Amino acid sequence: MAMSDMRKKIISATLDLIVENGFQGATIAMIADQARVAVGSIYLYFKSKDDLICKTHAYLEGQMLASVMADYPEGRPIRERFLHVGLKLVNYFIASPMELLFIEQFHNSPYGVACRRDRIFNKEGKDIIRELFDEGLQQQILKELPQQILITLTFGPLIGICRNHILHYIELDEPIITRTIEACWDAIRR
Amino acid sequence: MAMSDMRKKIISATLDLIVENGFQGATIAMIADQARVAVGSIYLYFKSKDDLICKTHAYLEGQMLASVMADYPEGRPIRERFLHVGLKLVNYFIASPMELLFIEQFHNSPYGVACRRDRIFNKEGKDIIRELFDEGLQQQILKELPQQILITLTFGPLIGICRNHILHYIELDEPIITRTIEACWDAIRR
Amino acid sequence: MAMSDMRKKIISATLDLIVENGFQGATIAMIADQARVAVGSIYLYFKSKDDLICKTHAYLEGQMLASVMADYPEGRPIRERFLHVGLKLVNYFIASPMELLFIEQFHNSPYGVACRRDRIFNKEGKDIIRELFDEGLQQQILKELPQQILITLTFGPLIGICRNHILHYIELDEPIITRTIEACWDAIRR
Amino acid sequence: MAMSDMRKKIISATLDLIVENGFQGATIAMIADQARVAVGSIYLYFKSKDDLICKTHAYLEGQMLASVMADYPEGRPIRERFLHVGLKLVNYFIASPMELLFIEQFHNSPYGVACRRDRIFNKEGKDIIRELFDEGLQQQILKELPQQILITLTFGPLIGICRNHILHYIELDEPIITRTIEACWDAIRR
DNA sequence: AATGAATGAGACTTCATTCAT
DNA sequence: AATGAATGAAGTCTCATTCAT
Repeated sequence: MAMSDMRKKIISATLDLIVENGFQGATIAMIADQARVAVGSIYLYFKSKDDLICKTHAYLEGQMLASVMADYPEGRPIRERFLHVGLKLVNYFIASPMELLFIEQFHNSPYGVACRRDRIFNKEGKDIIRELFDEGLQQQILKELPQQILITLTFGPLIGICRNHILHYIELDEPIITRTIEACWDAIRR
Repeated sequence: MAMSDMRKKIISATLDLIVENGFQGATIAMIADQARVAVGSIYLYFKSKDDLICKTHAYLEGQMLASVMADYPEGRPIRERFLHVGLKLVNYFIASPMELLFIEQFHNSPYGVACRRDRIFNKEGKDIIRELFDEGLQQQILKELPQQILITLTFGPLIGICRNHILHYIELDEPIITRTIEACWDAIRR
Repeated sequence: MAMSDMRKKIISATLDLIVENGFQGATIAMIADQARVAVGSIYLYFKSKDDLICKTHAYLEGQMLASVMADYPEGRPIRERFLHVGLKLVNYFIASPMELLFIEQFHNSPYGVACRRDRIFNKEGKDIIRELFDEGLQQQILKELPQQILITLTFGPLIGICRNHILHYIELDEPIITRTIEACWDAIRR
Repeated sequence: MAMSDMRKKIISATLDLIVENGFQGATIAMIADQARVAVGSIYLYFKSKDDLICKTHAYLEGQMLASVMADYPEGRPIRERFLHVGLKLVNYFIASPMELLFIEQFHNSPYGVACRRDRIFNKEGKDIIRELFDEGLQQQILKELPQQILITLTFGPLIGICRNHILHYIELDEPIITRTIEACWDAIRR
């Protein structure tokens, strides 16, 4: 788990530069430079530039999932649990704008093809989100739509407003966030 | 407006190859090859590769908007107009999967930075969508949320399900599409 | 057959520089420079540096075989035919020292592994040399040794003296060459 | 003279890997790995990769000469002494195929330029071979050809058949070896 | 003496762009 | 207007060498 200092420096530089310049625009030389590491050293930790990008993505997604899943209110009503996850997600991405931009760019590029999934949320043994929606469907609290669509109807817009906030198309604040998450709930609740 | 045959061939090849290989993976040589045009000819119509990509994007977005806005039921109730646009949008992208993938990839890349906006829908002098939401807000039919957020809550998921359909994560059909659009309406209606 | 001017310039530069610096020492940049051609142009004619080296070798061997096989005295006694080929070979390599050094270096390197053979002489449908030795064996003019060994006993030393001459270890002249070829004949004749 | 264990391990690994991969293909990392030694340790014993290769060559040639010169039948007739050396040489290289391939590759590469000589046999204070041929020339047993050519006519083919045997182009056995060495004698005897 | 992580110069190769035809 | 051979800057990756431990 403990990642070497070098790996961290390289991944961090990769994140910054790819968000700013894209996958092709961020060259290995630039990344090495920003990480204050020799070009060759990058290849001690990553097999290739592609590998570096995929590993960076995996790392970021791991961080994000861990953050979102913390303090999950197990046992509470479905709506409450949903609102909790939504809020955590939005707060995480607002606090980590680079991470959001990287992940989105990754999933919409050929790099993301191999591991592309419903944006986020669907690996991890437990997969709390899917359980949540399953339960909601069984209890007839949610609309009868495929799980995948329920996810798209909720987390899609939440990520969307984060991006718009990050790109300064809108300015989010607490009440707007809350009301938007509730609007997402309205979209899927019966 | 009438675009020369050559331009069209080049743009079409660009669309195909960039969707399949990404911006860097699609080379000018490949595009020329697929368009059955000489490499040099591309530079008669486009200043550079970047220009080609941006022009391709502009062209595709124009096509899409024209298609979505056709038969707009001016004068009908807000909900009906909203459902109409949503359905048109989904039908267009399901029929034009490449176009969707290109536009999404474009907006999530540094190419899209210059002209990035709330995904789509916000230029065009008239901008029917904004008018629609404005009206809904005035008549207190819609939730009091910034227009930008209303757009994100509705068109975001609609594009999302199209992509999931195109990538075979889900299988859309008429009733599911209709119900999903209605769910989007539920998200924003008061 | 007619080889483009560019190909010829590149192959010629490759020959010179590899003889002088070895396979690794001769860089593509150096070759392009010496050929007065852009680096990228080399890749229009050769798939890779390896391809360039192999094609250069094939070209040189073709030249050499053509030269050696010219004026072959078909129908004359075996000894005469043998002496003819030997003399042609020695004369060719003395006149083309680079070619000899390249071919030798090639055959003794991993590059030559794929197409390595008894140094030279064994492709080409007809293969006059093998016929010559076959005939000599049948007529009991030659020692009963495997053909391969007969070749090694004769052409090996001939190439050897050429190399020694080229490297200035010895100084060949007409009579010495003739007597050496006759010595080779003595090695294999019964 | 006693070579440290480390030196021996490194030289042995160098031999193996260069025969298999060539001078450029065998990297210091690979050599260190195969020798079960740290990369840095190699530089304690050899100034550079070039130095390592040259020292390896010198070591191998020393081994070979020692082996060939053992039991030299001083005082016996020239022909007998010649046959003795030829047989020793062939037997040594058949038993040490890697050594042969390394030495040949070395002499045909720019590495061998600095210390290149008539293949082998010409340093060593006494130089038994040269004495042998000198004597043969004086006694008019051998053809009147430069010593260098006599060497090329004899040891050239002998090394040649060893290589062909090692590369499986021919299969040598005792009688064929003997007859080939005798054929070499025929080449040079008057 | 021995190690191996770190270095960075330099190699091969690609590809957007040009220009003579 | 159309072509595509030629260009060379710039990118990725390798690997001989160093040096702190």
